[in-house]
Amino acid sequence: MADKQGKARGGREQGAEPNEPGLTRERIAATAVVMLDANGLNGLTMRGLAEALGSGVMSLYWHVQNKDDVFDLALDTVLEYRGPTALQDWRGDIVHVLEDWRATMLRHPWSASLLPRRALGPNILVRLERLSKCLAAGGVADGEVNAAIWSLWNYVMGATVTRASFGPSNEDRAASQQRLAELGALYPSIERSRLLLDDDWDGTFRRGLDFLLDGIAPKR
Amino acid sequence: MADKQGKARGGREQGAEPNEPGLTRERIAATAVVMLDANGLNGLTMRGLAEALGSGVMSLYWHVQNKDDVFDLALDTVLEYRGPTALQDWRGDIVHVLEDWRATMLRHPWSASLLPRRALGPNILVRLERLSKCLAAGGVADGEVNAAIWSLWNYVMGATVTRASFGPSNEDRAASQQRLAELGALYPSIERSRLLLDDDWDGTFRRGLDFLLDGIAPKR
DNA sequence: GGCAAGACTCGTACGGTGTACGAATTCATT
DNA sequence: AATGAATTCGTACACCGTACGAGTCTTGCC
Repeated sequence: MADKQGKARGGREQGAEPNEPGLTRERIAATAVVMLDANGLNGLTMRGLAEALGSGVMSLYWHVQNKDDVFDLALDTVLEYRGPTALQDWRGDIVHVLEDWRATMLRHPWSASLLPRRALGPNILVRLERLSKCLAAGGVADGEVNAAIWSLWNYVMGATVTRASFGPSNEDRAASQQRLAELGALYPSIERSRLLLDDDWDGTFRRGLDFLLDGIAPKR
Repeated sequence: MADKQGKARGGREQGAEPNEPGLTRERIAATAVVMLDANGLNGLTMRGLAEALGSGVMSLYWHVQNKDDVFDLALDTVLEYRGPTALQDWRGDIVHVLEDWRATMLRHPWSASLLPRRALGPNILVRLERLSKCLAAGGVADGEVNAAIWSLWNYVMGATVTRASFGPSNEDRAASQQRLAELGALYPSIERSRLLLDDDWDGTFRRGLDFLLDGIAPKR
């Protein structure tokens, strides 16, 4: 049996197969993201991941501590922030940071429900750092910056988690609204306003954000 | 046949054991809540649940569609709202509804991360209905009520989910803050403001809520 | 050359999970 | 006593994360 790969240099690292250039944390993270995007949080299994990477299952554990580690990796991979670094309009910058954050998570809906229960990775900290700078530049008092950051965090997380889990299936919401109607007079107000059918997600997000920023902005 | 002694509750065991009066959805829900409170989201298994109920595992499936159904049941059980029905101060009422909602979820931390990914049960709809009425009473325009409700929902959900998963372990946050310091100049602002050590959760929640309500309140 | 010491891969196995299936039991009526 | 419906539950299956240790490859030193 002849060896299938070039003998001269790295046996597996340089092999004739450009498909499997050896396991790395980066490759694992990237593949995990693909699988999560495709099948959601439950769509990621170590066996599946190994298969997609063309490796044995247990080989993963050399590069990765456990499955949660893979989650952290995928999460931070997805949250990388590339944005303008120039500060100009503090409020506009904040809106931009938060809308980009939300959009990023919605592009990978699993990330929204994952973020709150995992540790804070480097890339999310970059976003928080940037937020902090914007607020300071806007004249928010030192003692208030943290409260402001957390308020914004809360709002973005809630909006995104909700959007990510309710949003996709209009069908479900229609069914819920239908049930509402059937239950007659139990929920008259939200039945009448068709609360569960409202789907201007971006609009309400932006609106509520403005409310929040109005409150946070230094009074004069 | 002996007198039925008013059992009629379908007990297959003689009334000697008051412990296991037969399986019902209510009993399953209550026991599930206990197990979730004790060991978190992963602490609930069908086998464990059956054992706690003194029944066979598969017996559960007569009363329950699947495990997600158990989650829905437990969630709605926990979210029951008992509050004053009298409307007086609309803004105070809203704050009360939301703080009660948050406190309820924090009493059962698993519920916070569960709510966004499950369907809306009757009891959470009761809270939304009440919210809707308060806003209308406060003079919020019809076309704005839905946006206001969702903004408040987003905020409460974000705050509670975050609190429920970050909150318990001050240790982790201290460790994170420590890592921040080690990373030197990468995150100067949030390192200096000790963002990750801030733990006045109730205060920031209330503060941000006021911001939001300021924005929502009808302008004049 | 030989050879030892990491770095890395991976087959097997174990104890756990949710639940499909169908047989067994108990109940309410006759 | 008999019947049919309601309810219980033992067994089995496929799948999961990962502990363990035996393999293989790469590198550096003689």
